[in-house]
Amino acid sequence: MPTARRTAAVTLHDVAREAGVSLATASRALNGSARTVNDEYRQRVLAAANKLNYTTNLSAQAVAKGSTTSVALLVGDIADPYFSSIAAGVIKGSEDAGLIVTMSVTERSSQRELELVRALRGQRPRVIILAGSRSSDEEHQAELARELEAFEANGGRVVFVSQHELPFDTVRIDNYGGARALADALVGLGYTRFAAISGEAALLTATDRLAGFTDGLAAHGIRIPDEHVVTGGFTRDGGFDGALELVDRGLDGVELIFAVNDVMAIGAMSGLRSRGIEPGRDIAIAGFDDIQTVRDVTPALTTVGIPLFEVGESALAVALRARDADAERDLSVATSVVLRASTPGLPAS
Amino acid sequence: MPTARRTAAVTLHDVAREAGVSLATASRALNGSARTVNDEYRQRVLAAANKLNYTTNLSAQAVAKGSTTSVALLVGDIADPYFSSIAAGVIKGSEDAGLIVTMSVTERSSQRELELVRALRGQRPRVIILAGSRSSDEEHQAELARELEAFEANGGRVVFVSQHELPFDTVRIDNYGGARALADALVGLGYTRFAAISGEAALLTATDRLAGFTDGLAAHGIRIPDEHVVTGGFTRDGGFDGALELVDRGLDGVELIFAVNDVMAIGAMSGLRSRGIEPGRDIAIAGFDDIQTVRDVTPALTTVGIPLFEVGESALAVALRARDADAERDLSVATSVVLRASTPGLPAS
DNA sequence: TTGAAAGCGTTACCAC
DNA sequence: GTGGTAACGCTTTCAA
Repeated sequence: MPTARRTAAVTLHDVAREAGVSLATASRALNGSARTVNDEYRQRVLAAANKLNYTTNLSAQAVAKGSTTSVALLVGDIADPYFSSIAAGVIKGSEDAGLIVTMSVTERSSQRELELVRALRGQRPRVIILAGSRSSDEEHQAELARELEAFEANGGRVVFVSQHELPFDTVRIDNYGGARALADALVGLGYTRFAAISGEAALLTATDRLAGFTDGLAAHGIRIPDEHVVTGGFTRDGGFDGALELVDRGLDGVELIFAVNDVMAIGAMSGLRSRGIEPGRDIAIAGFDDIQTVRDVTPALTTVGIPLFEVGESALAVALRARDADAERDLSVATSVVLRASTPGLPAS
Repeated sequence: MPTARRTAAVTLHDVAREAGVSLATASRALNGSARTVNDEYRQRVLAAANKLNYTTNLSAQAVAKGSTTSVALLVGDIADPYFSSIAAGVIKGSEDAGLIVTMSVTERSSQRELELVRALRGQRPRVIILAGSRSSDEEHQAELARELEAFEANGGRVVFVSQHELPFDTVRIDNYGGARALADALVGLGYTRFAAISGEAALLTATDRLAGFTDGLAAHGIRIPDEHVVTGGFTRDGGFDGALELVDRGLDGVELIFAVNDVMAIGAMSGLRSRGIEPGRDIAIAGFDDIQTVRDVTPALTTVGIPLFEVGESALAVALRARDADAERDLSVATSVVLRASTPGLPAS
């Protein structure tokens, strides 16, 4: 049973005393870099630390060294597979580098994002990674940039995932190109009449994908009529509602619905079904991201793959690499079209 | 463009000087609790802090106060919706309480879990929340308990999610009861011949659920033959493979497959399909957890619902409540059977 | 209410 | 190599 009495945590001081060496030596033996300490002493210190169940006080260490071992990660919504996959990559990379990751969620609000970055600076993390920011909100962008610049000026590193409007390192996801390639492949399958479910206009990810898709179609002389483009939340429910709205507006002739991300596409499939329209048979559907579950929905979803886990790992790698003046600030990860049963080939007409 | 020159971070000292007050006053104005500082001074300090873009160095504050504002969360796999939903709850609760959450993943290894707890102690978090531990591995359990007790002895709080073998506060999920209720409901639907896909024997969550299920059936005089119980990883692929193995062993007569969690159940559905068996039509299937996506797979999955987000919030609430000697250490969250299309009612025979 | 100064647990510089 | 000791940035007595 855990002791009720609260004992003081054992400090390096205690360890040093126990081992019969100086504070300095104990410090060197436990955390000091090079082997500058006599092996016998080292052993004694290690033994004492172990005996006393000592653990370095990271805060104190941070104050003394002037730097921490933490990475701050900002995501829009951790329960969204897009973000949790990226987070998994960031965490993996961090643990390999001996870093601790702290995580906050912006709830996709740039207001909240700004507040969090401000608060996070107090943590003095080595790195701040912003995933799924990409708001085009002018006012907050400027404030955010100021905050982030101050952070970098003090030696911190900033990495964005996906966005490209602020002058910081970014792991860029080729949303435009991926969507464009998807459009191309779909036309190749014989589709000619499309509808789309997009996200709020302020979300760059959504607008880039939609732009890529429409441009891809345009290259084949195809246009999506305005009334066949709806906008909704970047979530499953957003997709569900978007599909309903599309149905209400009239889907006459539409052969395929493109949702700007998989979660929305999956929601859209359920939305269509709720109206008696069977995805993959009555209408084709495609998404973006290639999250795990798209393989298990019926029909399996056509989408654009992004190596999400690697994106997370790369973000950390970028942050940790030498801060080279003329290093390329952007790292691009490739996307790839994955055709599945939700977009069966159309018979040549 | 971010400055290349690295400037020293602004300290409380700078703020005090700028405001023309003492260090102590600046500290009190910025972080001190009660209003013990003259309003004019307070304003001046606030203005100075704002002007200099100051943020409190949390590490230094932690050293001085002897306590941090962080919560350490351990999960098995952040990309798993079960954990990410709980994490979302923990994060929400923490942010409301002004706490920062740091997150680590154990990869479902109790070895790794132990290492992480050791490392985490250095952080001196206010709280350590262990979600999805529940290993019955004797050796690690003892070591883990020792580590956690030391942590509590120094004033930290420990909360487990779901487990119940160690003497710490826990938000208990009624895995046994939920599975039992599920079995009951299924029998009520007319099912009599079952198979199950479980997790490794060391995973208490898996064994509890299986036990509840079999006991629930037993109450109706039904037994699952040993050859119809397979074991696999606690993941989508584990479910997929489990289904294949079941098929290979011979599914003759089996009407319903129970997978001990939704992710596995969804994998199992795909596994069955890959063998030409249509879930919901040729065979029924049920899972556990009621994660978001079970609504969107076809057929929608019958499962046992757990308020995952609330579980996360509760875990934090439990950790933050007064450390009352005779407070009930366990908080139980209810589960609820949710019948969906994957288990259609059977015609009375 | 305010300021001086003594910590908090580490690290790092500087002699020895 | 090793030990003393001044930082690190903050909070919190303790007097004034």
